[in-house]
Amino acid sequence: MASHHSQPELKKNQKLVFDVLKDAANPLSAYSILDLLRGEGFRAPLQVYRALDKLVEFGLVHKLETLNAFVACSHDDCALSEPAAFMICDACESVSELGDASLSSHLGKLANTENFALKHTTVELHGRCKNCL
Amino acid sequence: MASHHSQPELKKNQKLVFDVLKDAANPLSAYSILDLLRGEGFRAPLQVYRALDKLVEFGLVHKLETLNAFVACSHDDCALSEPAAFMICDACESVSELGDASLSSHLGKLANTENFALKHTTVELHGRCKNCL
DNA sequence: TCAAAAATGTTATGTTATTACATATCAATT
DNA sequence: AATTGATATGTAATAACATAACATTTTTGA
Repeated sequence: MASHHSQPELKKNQKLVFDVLKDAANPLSAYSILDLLRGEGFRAPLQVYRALDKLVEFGLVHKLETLNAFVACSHDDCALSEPAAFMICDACESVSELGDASLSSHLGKLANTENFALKHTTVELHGRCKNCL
Repeated sequence: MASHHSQPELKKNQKLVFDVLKDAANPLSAYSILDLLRGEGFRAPLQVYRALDKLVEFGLVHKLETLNAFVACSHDDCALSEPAAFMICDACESVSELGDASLSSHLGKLANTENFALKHTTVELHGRCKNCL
């Protein structure tokens, strides 16, 4: 039976990767995920990268470009409105995902000004979180 | 003799790498730079990465995190005020560097709101430039 | 000149990601 | 149930990006 939600049911490997990311306190690299899933039969990086590609496409997982690592989406569903920004603590590696509409709008206007057809935005803020000052 | 400018004189390898980036139409990967400088005696990636580290520190070069590539700063000097954003055309790979003060200010406020001590921002916008629509 | 610091050279290795190709699973139709 | 086509998975090899460790040279400044 098909889900009544907007997301398709996850396949076996997608589910395994997603669950690892959901349980993680911090972002994980693809190779960390691979190691965590060796017990489930994972043998090769591609098994992880293929699952990640789909999860990112579904908006369930985001890639942090400045860390080469991945996090589960902290919202119910980011498929429609991509997150505005990530704040990444360089001390504890915690990440918070921000959905700031006015930032998104600002970036959209900036692109319009330059006649740039905006497809995707990457905003990553590094520093110290309130617990690590 | 020391320079009267805020930047130190560039060392031999730094100058070679910087000049390659200045002349490039598009961002270059470290390994592309290495290949372009083999004729000047470069043999190993570290020669490039070490020069890039310094050039980035001086604000003369920026790393594009979403491309794993580097560009020469399009301003005279970004050492003091880091660039607000990069617009990257996925078709022609052209990059334009934007110094949008209100964006920087917006990001600063966002961090303040969360009691986050902001150190560095990465903003990269992907899409199609006006010439590639 | 001398010592400390910075820059460079070189080899090896570590880390991240993709190509290429084979096989399996699933869903829709005949 | 068999056929087909699309999607997902398995596996090996390799490409692409980046750093560790150590030796040597150059630069800087006391």
